[in-house]
Parts: sequence; C-alpha cells; structure tokens
Amino acid sequence: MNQSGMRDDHRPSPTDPPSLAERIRHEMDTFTPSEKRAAHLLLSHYPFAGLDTVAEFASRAGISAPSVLRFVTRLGFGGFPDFQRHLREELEAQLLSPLAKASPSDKGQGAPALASFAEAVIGNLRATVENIAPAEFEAVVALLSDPRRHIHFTGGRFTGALARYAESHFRIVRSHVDFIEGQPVLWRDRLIEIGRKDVIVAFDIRRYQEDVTALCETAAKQGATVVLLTDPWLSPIARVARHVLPAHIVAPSNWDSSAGLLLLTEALVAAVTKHLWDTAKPRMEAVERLRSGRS
Amino acid sequence: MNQSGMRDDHRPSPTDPPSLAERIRHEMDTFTPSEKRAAHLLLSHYPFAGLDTVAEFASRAGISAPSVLRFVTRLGFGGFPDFQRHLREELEAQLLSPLAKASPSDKGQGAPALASFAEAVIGNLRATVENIAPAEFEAVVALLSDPRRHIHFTGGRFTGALARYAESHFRIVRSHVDFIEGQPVLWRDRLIEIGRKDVIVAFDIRRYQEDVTALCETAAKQGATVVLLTDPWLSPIARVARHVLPAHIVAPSNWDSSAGLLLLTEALVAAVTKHLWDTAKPRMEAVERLRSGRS
DNA sequence: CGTGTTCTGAAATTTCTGATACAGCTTTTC
DNA sequence: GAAAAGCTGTATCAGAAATTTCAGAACACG
Repeated sequence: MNQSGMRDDHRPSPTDPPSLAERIRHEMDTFTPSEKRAAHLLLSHYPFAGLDTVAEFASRAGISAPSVLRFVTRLGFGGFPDFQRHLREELEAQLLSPLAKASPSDKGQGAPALASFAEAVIGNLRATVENIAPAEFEAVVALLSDPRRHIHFTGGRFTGALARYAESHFRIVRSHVDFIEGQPVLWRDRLIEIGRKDVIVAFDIRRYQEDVTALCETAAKQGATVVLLTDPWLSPIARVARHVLPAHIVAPSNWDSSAGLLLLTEALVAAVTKHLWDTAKPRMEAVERLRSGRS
Repeated sequence: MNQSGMRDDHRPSPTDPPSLAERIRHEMDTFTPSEKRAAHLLLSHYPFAGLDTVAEFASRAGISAPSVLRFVTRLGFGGFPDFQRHLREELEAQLLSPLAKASPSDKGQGAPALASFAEAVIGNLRATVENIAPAEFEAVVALLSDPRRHIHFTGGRFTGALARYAESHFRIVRSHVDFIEGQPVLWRDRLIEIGRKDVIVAFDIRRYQEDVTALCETAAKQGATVVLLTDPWLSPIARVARHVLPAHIVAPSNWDSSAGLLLLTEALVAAVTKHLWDTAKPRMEAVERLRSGRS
C-alpha cells in the first residue's frame, strides 16, 4: 500500500455527479428542433454517438455540422473536443468503478468493511491476471530460472517489503540472489559489479521513488536486464525495463493495495521453483536440515 | 504474410467477441519494445487510453507518435481512426450486453500457471474472510487505533516481510510503531521495556519459527497484548495471543501463499487509518511534505 | 569488433476535422 | 399579412491531427 497522500478527495461526493444525459433530458424542451435531433441521437446511443466526429454525428442525426457545434456550445462546453473529453471521462469513471457506488458510507463495521475490501482486492487480482501477457510472464520466469544470471531485488518505501519477500524465497530456490537496500548510499559498491549478467527485479508503484528509478537506470545503462513490477500507470522505470508486469492497486482505502504485486511474486516463485525443481529440491532440503539441526 | 490491412476483425461475428485486448496479450512477445510500451498503456487503461489522440497516447506511453502508428498498423488497422472506431464499437457492444463480460475467465493455454494460481489465491482470500470473526477483526482495529499503545511488528523468515510492510504503513498513520528484527540477539534490549502498554503483532505460518514464538511468549508474560496473524493450523503463539486472525495459505505451489495475510494487513491498515483519520491525515501530509522537499 | 538489419524519433507533409461567416428559410409577432 | 427574429445549412477557413519520410541509434550476428 503505497501512500497516496490526499486520497480523501476520492470519496464519493455527497451529490452524485449529474450525468450529462440527465441534464440533456431535463433541458430537452428548451432545445431548438435541430438540437433536439442531436439530443435524441446522443441519448439513444449514449454516450458513444458523441465520440464520433462532428460530421458523422451530424449525418447520423440528420442535421448539419454547425448545428452540432451549436448544440455542444449550448450545453456549456468550450468546443467539440471538450465535449468528447467529458463523455470519455464520464464513461471511464462509470465503467471503472462498479464498486465505488456499491460501497455504502458504513461507519467501520467489522465484517462488511473486511468483506468489501476483500472483494475489491479480488477484483484487482482478476484484473491483474487479465492484463498480464502470458508471454511476458513466461519470459520473466525463464529469465529468473537462468542459473547464470544474478538476481537483485529492490523496491520503494512500501514495496521494499515485497522485494524482501521475493528475495527470501528465491534465495532458497537458487543461488546468486540478493536484496538491494533502499538507501542510495548502500548501492554504490554493489552497482559497480552489476553488468550484462545481472537482473534487477524492481517493485515500484505510484509515488514512484526517485532513488529506485536511478538505481534501475544506472543498472540498465551498464547492461543489466530490468524487470519491473508496478501499477497500471507504469513507473518511470518502465522506460528502461525489459519486462513489465503491471498490477491493479486501487482499493477502498487511503492506501493502495499491493495484493496484485504479491500475487505476481508468488506466481513467479512457484513457476521458477517448478522450472528449477531438480536443483531447487536439494537446496530446499539442505536448508531444512540446517534449520532443524540448529537448535 | 502478416496482417492484410483490413481483416474480418472489423466485423466481429456474433459468436466470438475476440477482444482486441486479448489478441494484444497473446501477441505481446512479438512486439518491439516500443510496441510493448504502447500495448501496456492500452491494456492498463483499456480501452480509454486508445481514445485519445495519437500525440497524447504517445506521450503517455513514453514513445513517439510514429511508433504508435506502427503499433496500430501492426494490429491490422488501416490507421489510427480505424483503430479508434474499433475500440468504440467494441466498447459499445460490451457495454450493451452485460453478459458478454461475464465469462472471459478461461482462455486455455495462455497462462494457465498464472491464471490458476490466481484462482487459488482468490479462493484463499474468500475463505479467509469467511473465517474471520467480525468482532475479532474489530477488536484488533480498536487495539491498533489506541494512541496510548505501542505497536511492535514481527515475523518469521518469510512473513517478516509482511511485518515490515505493516510497519511501514502504520508508522505513518500513528506514532509508537516499530519493527522487531528476527535475530533473537537483537531483541534482548527491546524486550526489557515491553509491558502492559505494548502490543505485539506477530506474523507466523507453518514451519513456525521458535524464536518468534519465544519472543511472543516472553512479551505476553510481561503483560503485553499479542495479536497473531497465522494459518488455519495456528502457530503455537496462539496460546499466548489475545487475538488470532487466521488466513488460508495453500496454493498450487511448493510454497505457501501469504496473500491472505496481506489482505488482513491491508484491511487493518485501511480500517485504522479511517479510525484515526483526524490525526492520521496531518501525519500523512507531513510525511508527504518531507518527501517532496527532500530532493 | 565491424557490418548489416531493425528499430526509433524528429521533422516535413498531407489529410481531415472543427469552427465561422453569411445567406436563405422558417417561425413568430403585431 | 408584413416585418422581425431566430434557426439552419452551404461554403470556406484555420488549425490540429494523422501519416510519411528519412536519418540516426540500437541491436544482433558473424
């Protein structure tokens, strides 16, 4: 959960955003005949008809282009592009937050809060899986399964914990695995010996951290392969990353959810373990012996 | 032999709605780096990102306009307007038939590993939520929202990362929060000053770690309140814990999944943040100021 | 370590869209 | 029933957007 500062403005406003369609319906009787034609077309195929060009819209409505322009101006928009932008935003907001309006303003009742939070997280996981290219995932698995590569995990303030989680598993499955601390001072010596044989796996979600970006850019410049786990808005690290695995992170909270990133991490661990099973199994057994023999 | 300009995909047959997104996902590995950037942007904000102008799309994807054009041409469209029209029609068709979205779940050979793993994890999350007593969850929220308490997070080899994750969030929301390292040597001095006012939040799943258990037992003996996040088989810490939140952890992997623990952690963070909002908000803002002013 | 191929972006070019001015037509009003 | 007011469409323009060109850069290959 990355801090997103002022997320309280994200809460549903007391007065729900009045759909443009609603307003048009309400003002219908004040329109001129041509405007009514435009309004009817728009409402009958709301809002897609409005996403066409002016010419197309005019033609479908049976009026002229200038009439369409006058129509949107009358609705208070600065121009046709302005009008279209509004339609897109409205559509996007409505389509992407099916759960936003479903959540009542309950005052912290235990089970409902937990249950609805869980549903949102589950939605994130589904969306995350949907948006991952199978080939991309497979490519990362292959990369992390290459015993000649050296793997370095790193992350930001919050995602650093995920990097640690990944590292603690991979460390057992294979060799040449380590974790790079967040402090830039601590990189310097590490960075020197990073080159073509190295893989940097970076975790970074919004409020992207400059030092993590700097680390990856330098590493990439030196020939290292960068794998990025991030949010759908893509950390700037994506510019230098060979592979990008985006996860959905928006949750009904003042914080973002890292569950999708964890899912990807665990899936990678599972896949690589399976891939390297012949060598991983003895390693895991050895670790087990060391632990039990220790006390 | 590749795309022949205008394929029949322009007129989708009623039987299969092959979302463009799906096709992109499957062809992802055949894309050039720039095309991958474009694809990632489009998929992450599907399909709205594609409804912008070429320039805007290019800018958001971090590539040049020609690369965007090459991308859509490569997908088989006659040009950007053609591409946009396709997106609009697909969106309209999907939105007008609510059942179309209902079953895009299995796409077979693509990423069975990732998809089935995700389904297993989702099942874990559901089971976890159902088995949590609302009152227990609420009690923990109340405990962690008490500003007079001192909160200490700790965990085992793998779960230690989750404890860190929790700590990094709670540290911002409230004061008197810290993380206790796994090394028993490092406890000694800390343990001295732990008493009735303290809360230990321990993460521990099977292959329960003796040192974590020892820490909690000692702390409990000194009057501290112990909260335990564990698996359904219950870590031995449960004997001294005031509150226990079990999470399902079994996944199709050689490793256990911590997703359920993360879910509980994030839900706790969300609930406590909401609970302490009046004091948490200024803290979050202050942290934000410090971060932005740092560079 | 060159060499050929592919990929990429800056800039020029072309296309097309949104916007405007103006004249004809319709409706309203006295 | 005539004049005024308002509405609408044609023709045209300005500007923005998509597209193409081309040269440099990155990359893979031998």
